[in-house]
Amino acid sequence: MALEHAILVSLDERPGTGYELARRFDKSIGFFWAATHQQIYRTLKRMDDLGWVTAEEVAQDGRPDKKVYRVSPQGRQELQRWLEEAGEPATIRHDLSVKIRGASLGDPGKVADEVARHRGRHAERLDVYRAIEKKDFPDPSALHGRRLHQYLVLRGGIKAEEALLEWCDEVLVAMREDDRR
Amino acid sequence: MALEHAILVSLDERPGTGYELARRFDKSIGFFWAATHQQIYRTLKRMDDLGWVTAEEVAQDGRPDKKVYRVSPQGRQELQRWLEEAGEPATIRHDLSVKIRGASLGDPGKVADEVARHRGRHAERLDVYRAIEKKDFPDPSALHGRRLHQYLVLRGGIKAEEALLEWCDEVLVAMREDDRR
DNA sequence: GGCTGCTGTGCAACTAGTTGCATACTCCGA
DNA sequence: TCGGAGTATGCAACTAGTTGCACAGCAGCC
Repeated sequence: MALEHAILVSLDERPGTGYELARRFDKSIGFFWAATHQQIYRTLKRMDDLGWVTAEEVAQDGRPDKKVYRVSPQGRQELQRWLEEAGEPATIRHDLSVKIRGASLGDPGKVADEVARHRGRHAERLDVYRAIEKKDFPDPSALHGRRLHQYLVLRGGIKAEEALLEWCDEVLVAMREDDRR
Repeated sequence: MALEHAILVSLDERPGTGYELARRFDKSIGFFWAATHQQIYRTLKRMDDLGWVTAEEVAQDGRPDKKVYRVSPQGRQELQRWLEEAGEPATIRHDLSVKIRGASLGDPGKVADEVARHRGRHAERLDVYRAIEKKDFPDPSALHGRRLHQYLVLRGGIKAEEALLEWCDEVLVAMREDDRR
């Protein structure tokens, strides 16, 4: 149930509308927790019912009316409860690994092409992360509190993408060589 | 829809019962594609309806009767189609990253404890993978085809766990120091 | 006026994952 | 005989993710 908590974290930093949240989940938060606008609205409704957020109708000029959500004291409480709750790493379901595992049941060369495509995507994403790191965190040793935490999450993304890149390279080399025998 | 394909890969290697598959998904395949027995039976039923597998009732001595599933020619075809289909890396939903991102809204020390717990789990898993690597693949350069593919999937697991360990260490060091100021 | 794009809010249908529950057969040990 | 464990097969209810669809307000442009 971490979407609720991801929403609480985001709203606590900055109150906003469902639409804004969807935008945030398309970008920054979306790097480590993805969510669609349909999901977000559904979840906001449930959170409102639970009293974790408050909703305020706001009329706008030149734009449609909007509903601004804020974290309630109860929501803050729930977030703190969750932060202290012991969790476990999630189980893995990795498409590409299934394809590599079954490559000999099809054309291994085609699977290698797929690995190369994924590698391209991961390389792109790593570039994005590194650009953000450089632009937003030029001096990591000067970071504290929330900014430090932000940086550390980004570091996780970078490390994950680096590992995937290395793996893809290892797979490509091995499969190309195997294909040559 | 990769559970169907993971099941096809597994059954193609070795026909088996729903129960056996559940055992395999608890162990070997489960490292890169997890599935419960409820899910597996539900999915097998659907695959049977689609004609991707055939089911043969087998009476046993000293055990209950069982239903052995095999990949059908259609199933083989579907698997090959899927192997050639272009896919994309899955979107990420990483609990621990949300917790780290929101650590300052609770007790960062408690979140650091959570990171340490996760680190422990990842270290355990890395040990398991390394033991398998050593025992099952003592000479990787001698591997071909299916065995090579198996090894490469394992390598992916190892690299992922290594990256997560390094990241957890980086997070723990940074948060402990931040906590000291 | 109509279309497009941006802002803004949803409902609906379906699938996949999770958890609980259940039944049956067989063997073995207390 | 009964209970527990292992083998074997499911159904059910609920939640979370995915995709499609829809409507509304407003501004700008052809």
